[in-house]
Amino acid sequence: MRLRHIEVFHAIYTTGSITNAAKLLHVSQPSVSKVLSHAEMQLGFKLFDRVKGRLIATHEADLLFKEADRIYRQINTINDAAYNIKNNDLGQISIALAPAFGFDLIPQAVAEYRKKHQNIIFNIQTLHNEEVLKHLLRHKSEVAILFSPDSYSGISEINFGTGNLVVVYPIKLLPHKPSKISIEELEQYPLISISDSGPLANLINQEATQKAITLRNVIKVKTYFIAVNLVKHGAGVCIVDEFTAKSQQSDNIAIAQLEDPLEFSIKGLHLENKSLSTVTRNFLDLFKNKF
Amino acid sequence: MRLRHIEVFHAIYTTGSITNAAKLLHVSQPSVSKVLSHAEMQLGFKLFDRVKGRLIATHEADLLFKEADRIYRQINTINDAAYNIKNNDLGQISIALAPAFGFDLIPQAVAEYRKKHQNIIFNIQTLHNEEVLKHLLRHKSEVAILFSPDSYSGISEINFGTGNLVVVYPIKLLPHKPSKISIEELEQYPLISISDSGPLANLINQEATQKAITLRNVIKVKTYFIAVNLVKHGAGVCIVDEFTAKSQQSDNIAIAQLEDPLEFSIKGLHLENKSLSTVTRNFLDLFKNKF
DNA sequence: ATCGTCTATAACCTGAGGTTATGGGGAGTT
DNA sequence: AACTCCCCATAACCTCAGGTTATAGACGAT
Repeated sequence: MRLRHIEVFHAIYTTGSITNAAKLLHVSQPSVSKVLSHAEMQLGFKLFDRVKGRLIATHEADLLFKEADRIYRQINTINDAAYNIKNNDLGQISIALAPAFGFDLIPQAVAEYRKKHQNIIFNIQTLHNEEVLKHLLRHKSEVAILFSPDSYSGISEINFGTGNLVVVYPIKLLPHKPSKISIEELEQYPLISISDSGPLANLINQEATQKAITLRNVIKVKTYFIAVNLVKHGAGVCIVDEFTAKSQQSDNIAIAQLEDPLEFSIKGLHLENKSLSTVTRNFLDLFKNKF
Repeated sequence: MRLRHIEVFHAIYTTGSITNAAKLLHVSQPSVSKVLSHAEMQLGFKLFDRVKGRLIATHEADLLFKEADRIYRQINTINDAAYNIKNNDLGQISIALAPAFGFDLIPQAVAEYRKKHQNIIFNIQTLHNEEVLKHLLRHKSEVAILFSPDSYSGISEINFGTGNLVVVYPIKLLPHKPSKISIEELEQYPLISISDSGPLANLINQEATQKAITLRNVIKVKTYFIAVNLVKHGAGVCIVDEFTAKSQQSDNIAIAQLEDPLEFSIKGLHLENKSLSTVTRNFLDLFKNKF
């Protein structure tokens, strides 16, 4: 039984006549008549009795109708689904991100996107650099947004823009509130360092090594905003990305640029074989425009 | 999205390649390729990315697949259903009948039919003459089997055969166990009559009127086998159809033919506009052969 | 009789979906 | 680098399901 058979059968059964079914389906009456004959021939039994020029459903038709009706409704759902998918009104965007993006950048972009596309579901979670590969390969997220990530084979990169490392310090410590600080100056202050490895930590370490500076790493943290909050409590100074710094501002700390800027990139990673869905691409375009 | 699109999409998605899908569907590879392109064109978005000559499902495809899979399974069920209907292996036979047929005739026929067609469900109930019209018009049963029913317009009749009225009497009352009794003899015995109206009652009343006989109707019952059971307990004699009589036989009663036989017909009634289903017709043919 | 309604049939057209043949790109092997 | 295998896309072609209009027959109602 072809889909057209089911459609036509359903239409005739519900409207009660071939003529009405033809109107409902917006085709000619002979067309419906012929499709019905063909369906009956193929099935091997009559669906309707022709009595006095009218159609009367057979018991076989009654039995089949139950099934046909279910299919008929599902056909409608798939076409609705297809329509919604095409119009970006259905779908899921699942992104993983470094915690730093979770304060302002992503929330702002998500809120903006959802104003336009209310049926899109977001799936957001934070992840650390070392988990990226595993995470993507297991399809836990479609895309991961990170600071200067390593390249992996089989994983594509999207460039969103760049950011700078900044120094966050307690105002008590530097009451003159400098807007620029050289990395050499930091030697004299206790430093809350943002973990041993990771792209941003490497950036700082490289700079220190190159300039033959020894930083006083008194506390090591893995999550950047914790470093800033430690500074708030006077535990020392820290070097973090500007986004984390800005999002955690308060009265007793201040932000200074580095004399010699340390720039990092912001990139999205996703599986090379699995291209991004249209909705996700649209969202990432919006996100990119924030830079 | 046409059914073929769904089938092809489903096959590609599950097998992972156009080539395998073509094998699965028993068509050529270019055919599948073309149907997929057509589906994507009509949908307005890609279902698979062609990366390095291979197909990778898009996120849109993932979303659609959930729906497609449900439809796909449904399509299979309707074709199974159609097959079973054609082979009389699916369906329902709903018959209403006078209680008299419920002892041997119908149970025997049903049991025999069900040996051959185990998936046919029977729906059997008894009904009284006056309810027939209402019953059929409300589609409560497909066919009603009755004694000498009236004709109604819009209702077709099927003739199964004939039966005779017989006299059931307690052996104590007539110890010589006559095998024939005239209706005149019955005047002397208390009679359990089988209701005022109804075809069989009319038959008896007409005979009595014609022969100017007054029967002693001491008990009136509506259900024939109750009359016979009253006879068993010595309450009198009764005139009932031969089928009820035979089915209720016991040691202390006997059956006698009437001197002048009173014959009635056994007919099936069904809606003229709604022809009988093949399964029901088959069953009724089997039933007819019992006479 | 006659009109309106419904179904079936005839004659015809179009395009979805099938075929075979062929070519190109990627991956693995020699 | 060349060879080979696998997979997909394209071209040229065919067929029939499913569409069209025109028409005729059957039935109910006026």
